[in-house]
Amino acid sequence: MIDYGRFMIEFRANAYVWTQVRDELRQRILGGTYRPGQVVPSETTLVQEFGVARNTIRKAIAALREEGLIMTVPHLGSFVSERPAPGPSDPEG
Amino acid sequence: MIDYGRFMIEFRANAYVWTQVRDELRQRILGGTYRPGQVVPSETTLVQEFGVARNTIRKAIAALREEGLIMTVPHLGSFVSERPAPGPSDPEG
DNA sequence: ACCCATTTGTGCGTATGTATA
DNA sequence: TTATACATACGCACAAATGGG
Repeated sequence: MIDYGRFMIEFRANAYVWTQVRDELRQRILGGTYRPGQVVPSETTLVQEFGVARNTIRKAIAALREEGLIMTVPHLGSFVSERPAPGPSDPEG
Repeated sequence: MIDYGRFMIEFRANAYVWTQVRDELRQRILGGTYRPGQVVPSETTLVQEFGVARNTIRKAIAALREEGLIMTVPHLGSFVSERPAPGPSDPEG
């Protein structure tokens, strides 16, 4: 899923790590892996799972928050919105 | 460079705050300031003493724990391991 | 049983430094 | 110069467990 190796970055110039994380998390939300009302795994957990920096995770989370897919409560976590709007077809910042 | 056997102390290697805290605490353990079985000062105490963030203290503690120098018991504290106790003078006990 | 302070565990928010493309 | 990414660092807040009254 994550290809942060220099090579893949070269081949897919627009496939930034944070967008890949964002897309994967979006898939999990829309696919039901993360259900409405439930908490999204913590930043630390996602850092360990994806093997990327915390800032990268935070950037992906922020994007999903702006999409309305999740809501972040400080010191508690990010929660899947009850009626998640379908994600945009990859605006790509 | 000083070789303590299984513990390699590296001076000048890094200037990071957390490594400096780690090195200082390691010195206190190996030097007998913190003796085996005794509890290491709490994170809050170390925060006040070193004047750094708690996360930084925790990072140093975690490093020493991975080295086997200390063992952490949740809600109680971190305790100096029995094994690595080459106290130079063994004062009063 | 209760309260309360202590302590570690956890988590988010923010800022900075470094490296790379 | 800018954007991406990682690591470090500080701050703050809350949870959970321990232990002493």
